[in-house]
Amino acid sequence: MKSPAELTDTFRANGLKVTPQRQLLFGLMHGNTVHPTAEALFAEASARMPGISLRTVYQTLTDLASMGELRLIDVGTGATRFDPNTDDHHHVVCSSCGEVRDVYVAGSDRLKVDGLDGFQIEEASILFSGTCVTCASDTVSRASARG
Amino acid sequence: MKSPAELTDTFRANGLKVTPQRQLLFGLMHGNTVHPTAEALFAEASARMPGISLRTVYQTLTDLASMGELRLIDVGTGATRFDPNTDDHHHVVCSSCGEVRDVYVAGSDRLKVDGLDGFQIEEASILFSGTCVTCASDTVSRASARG
DNA sequence: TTCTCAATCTGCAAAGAGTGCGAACTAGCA
DNA sequence: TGCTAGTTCGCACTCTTTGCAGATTGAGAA
Ligand SMILES: [Mn+2]
Ligand SMILES: [Mn+2]
Ligand SMILES: [Zn+2]
Ligand SMILES: [Zn+2]
Repeated sequence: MKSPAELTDTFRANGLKVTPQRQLLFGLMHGNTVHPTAEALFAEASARMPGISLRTVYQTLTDLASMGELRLIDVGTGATRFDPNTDDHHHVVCSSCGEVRDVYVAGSDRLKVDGLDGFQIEEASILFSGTCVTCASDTVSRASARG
Repeated sequence: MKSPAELTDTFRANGLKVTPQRQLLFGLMHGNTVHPTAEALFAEASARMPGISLRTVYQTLTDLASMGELRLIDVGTGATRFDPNTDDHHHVVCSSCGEVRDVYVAGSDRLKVDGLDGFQIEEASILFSGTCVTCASDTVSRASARG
């Protein structure tokens, strides 16, 4: 995703207005690596700008996505995650707490794939799922406490 | 997924009853390769057994899934897909019509993956998306019609 | 600076996909 | 044939996201 300053120019250049709400969200998303949900961003945004609406958060986020500045990610935890990292990358999600992290995969060009005949492929995404360090140690703690 | 006859035994052996609703769903899912949604199955089931409830379809499907007989798949089209194919396989979804097909991938063990440190991985799924033959030719047809 | 109006924001209703609950029903065993 | 634990069904409700419309405002024009 471009920087807030660059986005400001891009928006104006496209006849879109640069509102305080948008600027706030530009800032909250820039460099954000946690893959937040709309609700999570709404909570952060509300802290800095009481009164901002969840509707506007969704609006701005989907606008940025359709401009190619954000990626919408579905890791199967219910709500869509928003990602300012537009590199070619994949994800890993903790099935316990829902944490999402970036995963870079090399060598996927050498995979032997069977079943794509007839399809004109646009993209391939790999989703890893498992338990993050925090949740793994929590489990250990509870086990110790019990036994 | 086991055959309807085998499932009947398995269910009884586990103290679960074999109802007409369950038998119908065993039959509808056995060998089913379309990755249907609960609503789609409900429609098929209703045709054969008027009065069956969507609630029961969901119930039976999730029961089968927790017994490991069915896989729940999220291809990002909104509703969960149900898959009786428990082989280790992946999927491709048509971004236009939502059709889902099986994809077998070999060589994934040789991928170079970076970013999984700390995670205890339980599974990795690859989702391809693109345009299926039907939707591709539809697009061509419309283009021709226009000029 | 003030004017003007398209673009934006907000609140609320509503849609899509499931899930929790409890009353009525029934498969399977004695 | 009866009993009862397991099921089914309908309905209310949650969660996530979108549609709508009236009130508000950014930013170029004058
Ligand atoms: Mn990412
Ligand atoms: Mn499949
Ligand atoms: Zn975790
Ligand atoms: Zn298609």
